Amino acid sequence: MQTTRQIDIPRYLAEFRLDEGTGENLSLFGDKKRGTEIEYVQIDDHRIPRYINEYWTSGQRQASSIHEVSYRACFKPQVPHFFIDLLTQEGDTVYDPFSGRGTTVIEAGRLGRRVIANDVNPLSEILSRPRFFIPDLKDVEKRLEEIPYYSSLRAEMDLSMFFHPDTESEIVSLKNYILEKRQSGREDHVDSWIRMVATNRLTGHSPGFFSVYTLPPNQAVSPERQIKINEKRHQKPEYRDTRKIILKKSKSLIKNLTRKEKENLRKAGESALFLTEDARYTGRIPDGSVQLTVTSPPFLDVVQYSQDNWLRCWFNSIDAEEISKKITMSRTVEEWCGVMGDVFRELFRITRKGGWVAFEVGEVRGGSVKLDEHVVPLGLAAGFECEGILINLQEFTKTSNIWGINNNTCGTNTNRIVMFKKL
DNA sequence: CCTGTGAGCTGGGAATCGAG
DNA sequence: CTCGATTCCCAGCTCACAGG
Repeated sequence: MQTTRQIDIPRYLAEFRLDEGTGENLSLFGDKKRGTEIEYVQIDDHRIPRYINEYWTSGQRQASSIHEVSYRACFKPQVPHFFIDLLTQEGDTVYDPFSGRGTTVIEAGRLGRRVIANDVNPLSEILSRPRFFIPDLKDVEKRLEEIPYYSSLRAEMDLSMFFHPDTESEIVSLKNYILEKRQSGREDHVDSWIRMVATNRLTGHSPGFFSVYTLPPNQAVSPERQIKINEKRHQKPEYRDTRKIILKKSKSLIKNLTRKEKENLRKAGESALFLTEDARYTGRIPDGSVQLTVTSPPFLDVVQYSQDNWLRCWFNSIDAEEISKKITMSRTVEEWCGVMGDVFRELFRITRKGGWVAFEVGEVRGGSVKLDEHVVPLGLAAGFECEGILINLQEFTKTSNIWGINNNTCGTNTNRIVMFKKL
């Protein structure tokens, strides 16, 4: 494998060069001092360039406030932003087949693109869709006052390790209200917004959440674990005013959205397609309709998404067990490639001529599995051209010491994005 | 003995932002 | 500037066991 510097970069990737040019891309991404390094990987009879630099760092993580909902394993908004900006124009359609909390489509909508989102877990739409229709805070406040609260209500399972009884009754009242509105078809944007915010305020480790101190909201805590945490910290759940918390978070979510961005989001939301399908079979998406796909699939079987979201699923009356049966969890790389090969065939069908796929994978199993190299042949087999692999190298400042994990030893320490083009 | 598999186990703190 | 709230900060690790 040879390594060269600053040569032979395709024009459309020119912005990745950090020693030249100006504009938003350069100010937002990349380390100018580091410079872009290029190496070539031989995959079958293809010589694929890898562009290596620090395109986005922890210091650059600040993005639009509208993204700030917690969800396990989602990429920074700067990742889709970069590709949307570079490879699409206003009005183009941007798609994410593994949409999760909706980072790609929200960012695309904010930037005036049309969007299609898919995720097998219905929680994804619940968290994404409401953020296309930004409500007036006064309406949120008014609605919160109108929702009936019954102090005697309790969850059907024991949640006393997380919530004060009065908080729990508020949560269950809200859960019941939303379910009833939804089932009767009378749910509006304000209801959906409140549900989205509440889903994100269930547990966390600050007073801005409904629960007693748990772990941060992107980490699942089981009731049994929470009992131990409570013992260790000598804590018991205090009352939390759910209405106040929902209103406060609502305010913070929309705090730096401009009028234009709200308008863009609304327009994108109105024409948006939200699917809850297996990413291999998305027949409702027309042939050749997508200009750009930015996505990050599940990496093998490392994260148990439905289990991770057990409480959020409960709050939204979703059967987490049912979902977990539908989620494809590939244990081996071969099995994973089989599934993703089909996903790529579907992506090829829906991608417009001249359109792109930016397919992000991280390293798993201590870097022993280089998923990016496995992805290249899958895209090629589906009919795409592989235009290169972008590697975001980052000195992570990870702070999780839960298992004695040190920075840059475990977890995902690089973003590896494989770029495909449909000629 | 080596490798793959699946069940079971693990639980805080540093960095950053922004309100005051 | 200070201080408190908040943050896509672990896509994990270990070990027993089966089968080659």
